[in-house]
Amino acid sequence: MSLRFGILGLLSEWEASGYDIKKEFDDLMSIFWHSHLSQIYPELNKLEKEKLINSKYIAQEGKPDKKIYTITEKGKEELMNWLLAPIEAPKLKDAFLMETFFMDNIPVDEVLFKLNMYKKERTQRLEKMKKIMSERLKSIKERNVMKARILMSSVVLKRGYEQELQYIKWCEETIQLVKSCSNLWEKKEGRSSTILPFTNFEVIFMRYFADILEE
Amino acid sequence: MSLRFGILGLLSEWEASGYDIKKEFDDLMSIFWHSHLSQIYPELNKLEKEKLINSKYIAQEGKPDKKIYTITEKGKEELMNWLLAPIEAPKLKDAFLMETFFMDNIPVDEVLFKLNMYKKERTQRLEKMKKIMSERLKSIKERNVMKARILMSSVVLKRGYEQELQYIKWCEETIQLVKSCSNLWEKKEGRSSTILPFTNFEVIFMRYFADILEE
DNA sequence: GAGTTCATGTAAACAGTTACATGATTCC
DNA sequence: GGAATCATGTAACTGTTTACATGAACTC
Repeated sequence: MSLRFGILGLLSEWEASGYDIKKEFDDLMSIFWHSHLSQIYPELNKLEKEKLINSKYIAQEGKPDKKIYTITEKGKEELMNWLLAPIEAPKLKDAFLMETFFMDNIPVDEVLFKLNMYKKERTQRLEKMKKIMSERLKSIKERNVMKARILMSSVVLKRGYEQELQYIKWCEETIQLVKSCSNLWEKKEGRSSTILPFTNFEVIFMRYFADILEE
Repeated sequence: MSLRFGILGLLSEWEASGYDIKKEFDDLMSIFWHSHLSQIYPELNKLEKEKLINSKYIAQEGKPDKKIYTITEKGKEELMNWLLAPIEAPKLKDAFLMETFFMDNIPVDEVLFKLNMYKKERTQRLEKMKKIMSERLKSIKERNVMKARILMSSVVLKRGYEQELQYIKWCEETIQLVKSCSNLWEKKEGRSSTILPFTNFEVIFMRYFADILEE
């Protein structure tokens, strides 16, 4: 149900076309959501039928016509009700963590390769966010204004930034741990996995989990 | 597509019923995935039709019969191919961050209330993970064994733990920032939001973003 | 007697992705 | 000439959630 509120939220600040909305989703909002044009356009039509938004056609030079949407009072109410409703339990989905969970099934070299690739992927996301953040800060300073909307979008950006930074750090630490435990992947005839006394790993393992264990 | 691999991954280690699988999803795997029984049962039937898993009925005393599934060689191959395939771009969805992004639309008291509620929610998740982690560590020590599977599930658990910890810290820091900027929510007749010179916020804002800005 | 756990499912609705369709303009 | 950007959509498929259905046993 969040897509409709993502659209209503955007239109509560600016008027925009479906194409503009998609760009916002791909840019700043990519920290917490993503969507396809083929989902956005039907949703906009649905919202208009429900009288939560209005549309008008704008002719452009050298570009196709645009269908610009604006939020209605009913739409603003709908958005407010959503924002004032009790919080929902977070529903996490992270396909890479699921993969990682089962990586005892592939050779340790492949595990290390995958962790490295994922670290790169997350580093790219971090770089993108750095760029967005510095651009925004520059614009805030230049225009010398502060609004609640700017504040809230900035705190979300910070959360996204932190998340990438910490995921990268986790990749690095996990790569080190897997490297130092790589003999667990050795296959001895018939046995699908090596079982070794824990004592061999105690120091390394306990160091990796030090922050969880202290208390 | 990840549900099928979550199931295959679990069955690569133990045999289990749909009900058992659901419990695993709600327990350790809740860090990265969640699913309903009404999705798991049809998926199991699909996997059996594709000969990736086999089933047998087990009679139990005082409890209903169980349909126990085991993975086939073809199933193991399918799992391996997934694990060896190139990584996919992470597709993040975080409804709470989306809400936060648009919270300039509700009174600042409500913003603080929501951030506090969410902090509580995440704290509960953290406590649950602490419990799981300490139980697992106890069991590892007692049985005195280490396997690649135990290692990989532990690193995923650590990631989940870190994520909760950092989300809670973000909630706390954001609550403080919003409190010190609460006058941005003041409504003056007609105006939907207050616009103030940035200079008033420079110190607070820059302190909050210090870690991003240093470089 | 009511609620929870165990156990397996179906049906309908909703959400999300991929493929297809069209067509102009701008950039290399 | 080909690729990318601008612009709006439909159709088919896949994935996910909610509601419905059944029934035994155990706990408070």
